[in-house]
Amino acid sequence: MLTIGKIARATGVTIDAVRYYERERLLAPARKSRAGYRLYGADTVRRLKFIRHAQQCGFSLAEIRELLELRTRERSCCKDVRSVAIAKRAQLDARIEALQELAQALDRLIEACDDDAKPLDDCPILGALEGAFQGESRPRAAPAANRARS
Amino acid sequence: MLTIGKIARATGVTIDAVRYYERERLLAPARKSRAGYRLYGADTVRRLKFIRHAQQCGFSLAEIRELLELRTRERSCCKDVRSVAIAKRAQLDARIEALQELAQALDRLIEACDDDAKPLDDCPILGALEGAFQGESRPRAAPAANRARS
DNA sequence: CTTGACCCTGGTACCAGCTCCAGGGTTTAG
DNA sequence: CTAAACCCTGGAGCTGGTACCAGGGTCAAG
Repeated sequence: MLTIGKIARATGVTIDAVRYYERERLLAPARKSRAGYRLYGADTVRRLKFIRHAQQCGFSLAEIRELLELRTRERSCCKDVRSVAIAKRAQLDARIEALQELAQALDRLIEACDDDAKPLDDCPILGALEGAFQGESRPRAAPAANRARS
Repeated sequence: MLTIGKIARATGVTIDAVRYYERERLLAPARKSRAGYRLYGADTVRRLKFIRHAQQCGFSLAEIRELLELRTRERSCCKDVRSVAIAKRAQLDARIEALQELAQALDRLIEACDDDAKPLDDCPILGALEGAFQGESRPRAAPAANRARS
């Protein structure tokens, strides 16, 4: 039986985070000692490691909760887990692609600015950022201004 | 002279965001009409477009403020701007690489789970997430538990 | 003159994922 | 016995970038 401090050190999660996970229903409410101290067993160590690893794999706490619930649901099988992972994988790909586009846009800007110490007025980077330039995608889907005139 | 609603529509930024940028010193305090209405000129339109484009390039508002300050500082030159862009580019690369590692880790998990509807107890994904697995990097740099015993 | 669109300020709420604090009680080492 | 180290609850604060609200003033059209 581990107290919260010990399980925290054992799993590399802070004490506050453990309590937070309990509040957020990623951990079942812990058994308590007479004094009200939380007591944990090996199962919670495993669960916390699961959470940590899944976070490192890019899952949000909400997604992790979903995985954990899948695990305790009778009727679900491995395939369900797999499909969650695949969906996450696709999300990740989209995110990577978006970042790569950003990187390319930045590259174009950097390239345009061959480093011969121009005055700022001629800086092609600032100029490009100022005017409408290559991308100009995402017109922000009908800004709707404010709550006014909706 | 544009009122805030007009400049918002002209630049694709919400009214609230324009006011927020003013508070956060990305825009100089606007000139006001007798009634206290903010009035903007073409320079602010350009500045807002700059902000929007820079955001699309992955710059945070703090970084954008830095760029804008560079621009109004006498002694700075194009090279300074360029080096900010290059630093951002490097950051972006690191982020992309990290995500690609995640994607690979997920791929390994998905691959391990060849979809023949195993019961959950045998699910290799859940198993891998639970135990110490391939990566196990980043032991979270001395967790320090809580403020206690520091 | 009235309606409705627009603007103001100052404040609160939201997202995630914690972190930290006050003000207590408990356990353990010396 | 005492002091340090640990634990509790409940709540606030943080990050970034807004969104939204109340309660008011202003402006233009009909």
